[in-house]
Amino acid sequence: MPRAFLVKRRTPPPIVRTWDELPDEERADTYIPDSIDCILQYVTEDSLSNSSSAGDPVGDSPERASSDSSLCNGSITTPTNLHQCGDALSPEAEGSSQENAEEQALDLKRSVVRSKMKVTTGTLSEDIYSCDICGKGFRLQRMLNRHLKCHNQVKRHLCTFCGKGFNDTFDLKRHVRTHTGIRPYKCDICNKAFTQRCSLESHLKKIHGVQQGYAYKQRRDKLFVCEECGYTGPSQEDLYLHVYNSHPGSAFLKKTTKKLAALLQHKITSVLQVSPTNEEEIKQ
DNA sequence: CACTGCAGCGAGAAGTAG
DNA sequence: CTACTTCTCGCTGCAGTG
Repeated sequence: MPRAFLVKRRTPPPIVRTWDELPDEERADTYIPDSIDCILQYVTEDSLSNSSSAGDPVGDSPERASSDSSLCNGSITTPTNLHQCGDALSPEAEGSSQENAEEQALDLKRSVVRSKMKVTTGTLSEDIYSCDICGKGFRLQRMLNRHLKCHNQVKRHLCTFCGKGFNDTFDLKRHVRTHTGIRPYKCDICNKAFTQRCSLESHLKKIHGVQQGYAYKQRRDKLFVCEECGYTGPSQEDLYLHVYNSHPGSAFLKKTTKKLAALLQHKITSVLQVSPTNEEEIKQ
């Protein structure tokens, strides 16, 4: 989508998301700041004076998040539980010993960074890789490795808009959409748009009574989203061509896999063979 | 209270290194 | 080819809002 279609706001307050004023059907077309310098400046100044305010993105920094007080939410899994039985705690079991669970939860507060953890149902195999910090067990080592990142106080992926850190690239990408206002998931019925698919599906179910025909955990059709303008395409190829044409300077083009890049390069070249001068531009 | 926004995390898919 | 890493997804639950 050409930038000419984007709605640019005059001096938008960087942290306060003003795109809320936009109708949902236009949210994907929200202006994306060309420079984030003003935002970073705002964040720095604001964080110094107002870091404790609720909802303040900087106040919700990784350090703070790591000591999140929402440690007890009823779904806590204690190391003891995990070690004693490989199976998940049933809701009934949790309910029958609520006092005990609360005590355990308090103990856990001291040792576990974050407790919003659930126990995977099903029987665990003999080879369990357990987390030294919280005792959670995993069937695969890579799952443990992945899990260990959540105990790391240093978040690898920082939001350039607010500085908040994430362990996961996708979590960051998803978070950034709250700043850019890009909402790729649109309701076909009322045009309301959402940043996350689950929000759309929840909306469809509750508002329109539309039940998704997917099984539990079944993967949906992948939606390829241009994080520059909110354009969505049915394939990676489609998205690549969009970015190539509309956002030539995008980092997305550099991150594209060699395989796809080669494939698309061939396509673009063959399409543009009519004009050899353009081919030279592509090679650059 | 219903609905939406947001984020943590388990897990599978895809990519990459050796 | 295998092991490892990165990317991406869906599920879940809490917080905010009207």
